[in-house]
Amino acid sequence: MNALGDVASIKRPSLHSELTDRLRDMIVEGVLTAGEKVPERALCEKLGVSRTPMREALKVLAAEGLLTLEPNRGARVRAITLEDLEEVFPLMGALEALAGELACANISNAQLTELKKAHAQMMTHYKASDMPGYFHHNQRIHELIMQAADNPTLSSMYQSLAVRVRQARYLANMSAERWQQAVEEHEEIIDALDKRDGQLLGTILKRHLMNKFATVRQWLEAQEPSDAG
Amino acid sequence: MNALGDVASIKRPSLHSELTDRLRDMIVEGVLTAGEKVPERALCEKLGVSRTPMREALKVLAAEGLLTLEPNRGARVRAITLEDLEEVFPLMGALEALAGELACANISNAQLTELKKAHAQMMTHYKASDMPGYFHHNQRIHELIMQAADNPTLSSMYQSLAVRVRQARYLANMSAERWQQAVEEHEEIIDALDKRDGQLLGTILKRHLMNKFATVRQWLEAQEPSDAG
DNA sequence: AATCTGAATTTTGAATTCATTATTAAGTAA
DNA sequence: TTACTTAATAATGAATTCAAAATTCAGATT
Repeated sequence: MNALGDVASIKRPSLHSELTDRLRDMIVEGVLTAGEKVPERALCEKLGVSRTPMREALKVLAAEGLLTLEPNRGARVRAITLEDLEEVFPLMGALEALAGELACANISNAQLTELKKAHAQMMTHYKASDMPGYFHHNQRIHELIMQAADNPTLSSMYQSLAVRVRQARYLANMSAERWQQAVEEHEEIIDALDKRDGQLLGTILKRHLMNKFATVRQWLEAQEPSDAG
Repeated sequence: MNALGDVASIKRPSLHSELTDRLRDMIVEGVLTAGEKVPERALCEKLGVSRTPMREALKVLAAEGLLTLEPNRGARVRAITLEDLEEVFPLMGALEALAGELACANISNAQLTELKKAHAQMMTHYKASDMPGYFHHNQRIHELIMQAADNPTLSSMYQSLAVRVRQARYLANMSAERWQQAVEEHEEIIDALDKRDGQLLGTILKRHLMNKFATVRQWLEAQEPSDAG
């Protein structure tokens, strides 16, 4: 027995897991743009690692759906298409609805208080027409709901979907009307949580997301005008 | 332009992807049992590959949640606990419900016919008290619904969850009463599909799965009697 | 000039090698 | 005998090396 207390062990995440996170960020942030080929060696040099951990990371990201691997032809950043969004949004809706139900069943008063605080802060940014600030607290609210749902598997699945559409979500600017609608939906969300009405919250969250989808869809259709030949 | 028609290109899947599938099967089939350490080198020798592709496969399976990686301590087959099931089943329920809704919206007459055929075959095995045969067609029905939903992302997410609980699902034997109940639920499923009532089908599928969960839970609780200290 | 062929280069796939960390075993002291 | 220390062994993490496939580029032919 030594004299040290319960000291936190030195966490040294393996190189490949750090790389995975790093690359995921690079994709989400658009450093690696959609459709672009990922040159292994160049990336390795830039990040100062060898190809072994790099390739491990690429495999994982491909499994997550962020990359596609073409045998003997390397990795490519998966471009988000309208079809992808049509697959992903209903799924996210189902997961958010479930999160809402579980959150209502499990949420503590402290967590609810925190949620209300985040909501109030978000409203401040809304009134100041500060879109980035609004987005930040918006995201935090949804994270808190997911946290209250207390289901790590659900959370990580949701996260992996969210990553895939994040770019599109941020790039698609909301109209004033849409923004107001979103805010109203958020007030409904808080109300439902207050009442611990899981069914209701689930329905609202699903609708909330589908409205977001409509916005993103419009934006995407404007971006890539009809590939139909 | 050459004289050859649209010949299918020779597909040569990379070693690591074959390995990933192979290892996944080994875990599902119980060749690698839960909680067991995965000795890299021994596995490599047994399968005749080097450590590089093996490690890539392990990373992917860890990302899927089938393995846990302990830094510098290798991989371990993730043991299914009651807590895991309590996380996974509601999730699967939400995904199946969504699949049901989408299937009702998209299913073709041909697909519906095939589903009814599978249902009839399943019933034959039920009446013959042939549990493996029943299971086989049961699984096929759920696959056909997922297929009719026509959402690859949903399908692959569902699959990765199903893999994690497959062992438990098969090992947990149904009582005669539970079996009869399951069969009745399946008739409701076909009815709902026939009516293209997505809401109803979603509800039934969710309930169906939660009943399955109750069976599995009983079995698991019998297996690992109270770890509470 | 344009297209096709084939060699040179580059890039990816996989095995091997080296370094570091964990585990085991042996030896010593209490 | 038991517990602790330290050396030996084995396993994992990561870089390097080798092999195979794809791409590029130069030259030849029409």
